[in-house]
Amino acid sequence: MPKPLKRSFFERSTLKVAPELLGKSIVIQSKKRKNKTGLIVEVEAYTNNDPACHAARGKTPRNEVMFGPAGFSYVYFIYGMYFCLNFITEKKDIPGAILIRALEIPDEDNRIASGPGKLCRYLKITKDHNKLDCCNSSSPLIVTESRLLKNDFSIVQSKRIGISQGANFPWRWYIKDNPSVSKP
DNA sequence: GACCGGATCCGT
DNA sequence: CGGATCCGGTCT
Repeated sequence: MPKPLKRSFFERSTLKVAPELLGKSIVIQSKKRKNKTGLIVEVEAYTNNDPACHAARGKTPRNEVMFGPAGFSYVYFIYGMYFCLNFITEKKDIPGAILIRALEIPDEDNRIASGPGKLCRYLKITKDHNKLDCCNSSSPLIVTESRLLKNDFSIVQSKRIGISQGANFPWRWYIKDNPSVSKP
């Protein structure tokens, strides 16, 4: 059984945690089916006092989990057909989240999870995966260390994609030259 | 109760 | 570059 990253990993500054998620593994655990894994190759940070953050205007039913403890999932529905997956950072009551933008999937086409909507489609992540405690080893959704990618990659930092407010913050990180990044 | 735009993706 | 497709947030 894979060992999830500890809450203390997530319970830090969003801007520190985000690039450190690169190279980690997302694992979808199921008793009935074989586990599915994907390597995180692209992320974006959304922080407190960030106009692009869903929590920018305070707590609502949708973003409530962002005000809770770190290490939980935040999954939301967008454009009438896609879901996006985030992990919550920072201490309780301080909103912060990291959008997972692309995964490299072992033994699959490079582009099968090369975007936030595509990776949820591939992993069948829906609103049912919202508010899961990903630090609990029995959670259907966890993040683990990975042996597949070690430290032999370089990280590129750039502006975030697809937003208008806060568009100038350079809070997107991805693995250089990785073929599964959303916009290569 | 209505309106509107969105942390996207795909085909043209 | 436009269309798909629908929910949450905001205003009335």
